[in-house]
Amino acid sequence: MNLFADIRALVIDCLTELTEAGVLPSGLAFDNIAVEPPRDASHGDMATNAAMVLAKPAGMKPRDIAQALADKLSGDARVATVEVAGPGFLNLSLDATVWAGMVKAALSNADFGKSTLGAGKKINVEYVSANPTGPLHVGHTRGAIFGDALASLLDYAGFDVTREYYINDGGGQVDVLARSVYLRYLEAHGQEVTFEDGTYPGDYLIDAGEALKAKVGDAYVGKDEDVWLADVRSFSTDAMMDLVRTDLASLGIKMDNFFSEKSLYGTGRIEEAINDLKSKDLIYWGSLKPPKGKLPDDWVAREQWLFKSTDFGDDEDRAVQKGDGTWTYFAPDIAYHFDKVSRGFDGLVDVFGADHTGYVKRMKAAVAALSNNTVTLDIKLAQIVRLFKNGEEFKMSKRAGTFITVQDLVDEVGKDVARFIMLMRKNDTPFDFDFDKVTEQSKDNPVFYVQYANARVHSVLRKAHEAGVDTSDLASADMTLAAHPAELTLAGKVAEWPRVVDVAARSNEPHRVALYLYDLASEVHALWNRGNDDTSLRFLQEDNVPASQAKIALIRSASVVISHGLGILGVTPAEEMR
RNA sequence: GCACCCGUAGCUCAGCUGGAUAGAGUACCUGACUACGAAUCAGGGGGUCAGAGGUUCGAAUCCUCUCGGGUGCACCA
Repeated sequence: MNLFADIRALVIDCLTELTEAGVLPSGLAFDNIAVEPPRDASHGDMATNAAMVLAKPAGMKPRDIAQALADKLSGDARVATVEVAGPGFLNLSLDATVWAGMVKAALSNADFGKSTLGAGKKINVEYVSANPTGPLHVGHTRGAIFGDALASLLDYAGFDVTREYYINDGGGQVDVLARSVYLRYLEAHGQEVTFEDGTYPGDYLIDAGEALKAKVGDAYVGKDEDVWLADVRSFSTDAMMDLVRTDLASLGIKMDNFFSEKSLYGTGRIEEAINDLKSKDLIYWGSLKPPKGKLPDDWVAREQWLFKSTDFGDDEDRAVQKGDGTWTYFAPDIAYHFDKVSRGFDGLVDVFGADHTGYVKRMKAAVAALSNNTVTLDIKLAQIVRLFKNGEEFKMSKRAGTFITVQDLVDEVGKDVARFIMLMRKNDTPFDFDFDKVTEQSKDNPVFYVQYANARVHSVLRKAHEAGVDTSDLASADMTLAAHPAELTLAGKVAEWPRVVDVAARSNEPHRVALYLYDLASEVHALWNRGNDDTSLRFLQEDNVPASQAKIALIRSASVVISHGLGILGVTPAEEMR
């Protein structure tokens, strides 16, 4: 169904025939041959670099190869014309029936664009994984939205995807959370409290304090920490995870699995993972060199258990156990990824915040070691989003209480806008998010641009219905009645969809889908406006039902693709904009 | 000091993993609503792709170095 892949296969077939005929020397590698949409429309529908790639290894002039290939290619029914251009490009234009076939495929096949790339392979996408110490704030949204769209994309590309959230409930900060909730609990009992020792003063814990009171009454009032800490900790993390789940839901995110870090402790699972590495001779007792540059004041040389991550491309070996004998944070991370590997995933994706850049190498090293290089781990970094309000950068601070929550964001701009804007950009480029512009709900919103294109198509469908034009079987329309160059341009854009899915999924880059949808919408709008000047390009042709059906089939195929694409991005494909 | 990410139009960002004359949006200028929805379209100006070398038929893209910005750098999660 991917036209570009089909034509590439055709090119390879022709080259193989040329090799068999002795025109080309045998043993040439065809891997680097590409068939792509040309940048310039005057260069036809597709271009291939085959002749230039093969010229050197074949010891021939590129244009000679190009000519021989051109002669072969022109024998195929799908190929209308072939031109040798520039240094040896082959520019192909395809027969109009090819485009008609793609339009019909989009209309009649609900799986148009779905790929077999994944072949049912199991992929685990871990994202968000924010500490369960409060509601999600805007800093989390980019990774959350990115990870979710990536998961959908991979699913669309034929992978068996699991969406997963790693709950960091094993470390010291959940103790801080528990103490903070305890203070709110005392407050609920009428006591004056002050938030010291780094405890969280945010209002969002008031409810948790009240809830704790409702649950245990005054049982913990005036008691020592060892009496209540464990219980309050689990009570608090549960409460925070409820908030997180609500926040995720408001962004349209539903996880398949929540994995608790705490579940790794005291169950032998960390030991199991570390022993696996030990058995591979990758854990040793030693000491690390002091960090270069400015030395921390309290640095002391120390012997500890180290993971030989330098064997897998890391810069330093990494400690798995602290000086006091307890595990470092890295140890449960290893165990967690060991668990993922054990669950039989063929590939893992971790979506990290930009502040975790430093852990990429060691995590990859760990997965490579644990899986004997059989499982790939791709780590995508969600870069910083700088917020602008009233023309000035808006700095968030938990302490000053000036942080914008996911809930604030969704209330202001809505889920669809938040998602689309974030997904327009590549995940690893920092970008500026102007709150005011997006809040205007007007021009500066690419989301509306895409949705509007879809709405316009549905408007035509409604008009067609009023005019008595049967649109129930558009796939059978006679597409020769919609073969104006401007119309074929749109058909060509629709035909690119499967390729976009393929490329985006291969590189784990859902933003390509968003950008493509914008382009596709642009073509829809352009063709629409052409109808203002040239009535023969209007979708509803008076007293000509077959022509109307063909033209409607064309734009309907575009809207079908828009729906699929927005579905992947988690954005609602509105049918009306009123 | 080391590692990773980044540097493309005034601004915000793409650039299909090495392809042809580097593109959108925004802003500025000009034009198109008696109209299938103008939240739209058509056109114009705007660039040393941070800089310098290198690899080759061909570089914004790959390699090296320099400059500039971000993030992270024993024991914290």
